[in-house]
Amino acid sequence: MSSTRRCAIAEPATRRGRNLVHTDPAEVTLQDALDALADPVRRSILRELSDEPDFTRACGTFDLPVSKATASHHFTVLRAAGLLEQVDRGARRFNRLRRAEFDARFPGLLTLVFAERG
Amino acid sequence: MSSTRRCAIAEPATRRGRNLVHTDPAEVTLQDALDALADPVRRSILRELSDEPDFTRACGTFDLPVSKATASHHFTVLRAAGLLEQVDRGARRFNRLRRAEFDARFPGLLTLVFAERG
DNA sequence: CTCAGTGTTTGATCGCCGTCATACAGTTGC
DNA sequence: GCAACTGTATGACGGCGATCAAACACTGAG
Repeated sequence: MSSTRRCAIAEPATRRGRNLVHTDPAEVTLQDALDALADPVRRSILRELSDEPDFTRACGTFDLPVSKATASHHFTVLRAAGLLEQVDRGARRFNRLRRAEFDARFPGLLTLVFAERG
Repeated sequence: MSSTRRCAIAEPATRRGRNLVHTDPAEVTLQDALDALADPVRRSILRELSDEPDFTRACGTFDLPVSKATASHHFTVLRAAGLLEQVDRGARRFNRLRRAEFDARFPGLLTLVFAERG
């Protein structure tokens, strides 16, 4: 029944992927959205992600001014806020910006982030 | 030259009013805007203010779940973020939501705050 | 199986921000 | 002037979040 599935989130292919919990943007509160976007590192991730096709950027390919532990934390926050969909492919975790879904919930908000001179 | 002034901010009428510094919303960074809006008490102030005419609500007329010192701090933050214009009338400080100016700088952001079920 | 690569988890530290009580500064009315 | 009211400034406190190093978990390649 994988061929007729309705869920928008991809199947977990690896063992690690089964622990990957996604949040429906429709159920994200404004508080959580603002908290997620209030961090400059997280906004830079979103901006960088907006330039490229879906699932082409693994977490490790962002050069961020923080340790990899901190970066991992930021990705978790973004995913919990409904901003990111992540899939594991091999040892890497690839990201997709949930632009349409998030924009449907908070119109205009992502646009402001992308417009920021980063 | 008070009759032909170009500044949108009212003249300070009282001694206290002269210390009132306003920030041009056009010069507010997204970081500052998000920081200002990330606090639920501040958002409730903005929401309450959006329901009423300009300069009809003094700071003390908001019933907030914090002390008056903390409330005063929140009004300062909102003013510094270009969200509020304040004028002193007597012992009271009246507020105006800078809706148009702020919306010109960050389109859609205030709308999200007003739409929040508070 | 081992190894190198990728990302998470854990535990700790640090700084910032929201909070308050108190004291202070202006303003109005008596 | 004095008292009552409104809002600010000060200083202290507490908690939360960003940060890191180190250890751990998982994966694909050899």
